[in-house]
Amino acid sequence: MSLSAKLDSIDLRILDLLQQDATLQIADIAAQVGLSATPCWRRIQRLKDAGVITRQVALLDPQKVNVGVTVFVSVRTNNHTQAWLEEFRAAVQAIPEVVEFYRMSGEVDYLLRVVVPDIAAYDRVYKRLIASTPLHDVSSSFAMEELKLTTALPLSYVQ
Amino acid sequence: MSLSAKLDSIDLRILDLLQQDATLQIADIAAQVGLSATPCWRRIQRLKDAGVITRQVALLDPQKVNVGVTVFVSVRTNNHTQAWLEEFRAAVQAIPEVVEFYRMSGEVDYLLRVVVPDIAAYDRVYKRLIASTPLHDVSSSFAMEELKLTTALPLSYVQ
DNA sequence: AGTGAAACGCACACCGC
DNA sequence: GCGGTGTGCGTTTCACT
Repeated sequence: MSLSAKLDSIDLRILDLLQQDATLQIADIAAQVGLSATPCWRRIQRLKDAGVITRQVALLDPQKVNVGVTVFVSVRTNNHTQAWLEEFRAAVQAIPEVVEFYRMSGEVDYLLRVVVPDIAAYDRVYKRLIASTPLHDVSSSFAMEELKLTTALPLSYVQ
Repeated sequence: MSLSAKLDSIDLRILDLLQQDATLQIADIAAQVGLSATPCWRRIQRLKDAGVITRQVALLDPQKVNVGVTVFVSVRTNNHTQAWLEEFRAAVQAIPEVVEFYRMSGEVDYLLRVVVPDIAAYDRVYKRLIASTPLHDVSSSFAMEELKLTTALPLSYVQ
């Protein structure tokens, strides 16, 4: 967890590969970036220790686990107190159907991405939401089609 | 890639673990779900073959790769033709800063999540967006705080 | 910082239940 | 279907450049 050292272009290529597929063998990665296994392994360790690579996870097919419907929920409040936020935050974070949750600038105060099997299930999440804390306005938009969804961050801005 | 067989509660516990940490050793997972290594390994293989587990990726710290700013972009079009959609889709999918991209119901036609280092960088993405295809209306909302962001899907709806 | 080889440990196959 | 034992292979270490 040392302070982030600078990343060179080989580090970026390694990160790019691991963002796409973390099951790649070190020897394969090494070959693709023009290194042998040992220095490649050391670089990956360094990236983990520095906290650049935070975790390694399995991604599931939403359809196969029956959460093929994505809903974006815009929330406005008229209670802008610390206590209210803490209560709302805790309640929302505990809802597993909420996979993203942001405090926003502008018109909307909070934006949530919720995944559910169908509209009926969304309605139950909605009721759980409005039961948690007093909300001034809640507006739901359904995603009709998922055109892009990636965990890979762009690497062009790395210092 | 066989047709998805039913998943029992042990499969769900395995998926739950792998969604959190795909570096877990099979022996550890097996112990946690009350199995020995071999049947646990076979279940994981089955889940991969069935397409329930789609991939295994490394997640990076957005701050560490200098994309700490998240922007949601709402797009409206007045050109609802197939040709326009194809052009827009291809243009947006090619922008690496766009990490999510949905066609929506309701007021907004498309919703994008964009990650960038700062507002100036967002402006360049914005200009690239409006240069790609004619858009009727584009509205940007900045995330002030990321309260929850997970790749782990809820497993309570699995048939 | 990189290379090559050696040692270790785990994923994976085979077999029996 | 589950469990145990083994073996090959990939990861990780070490000695050296």
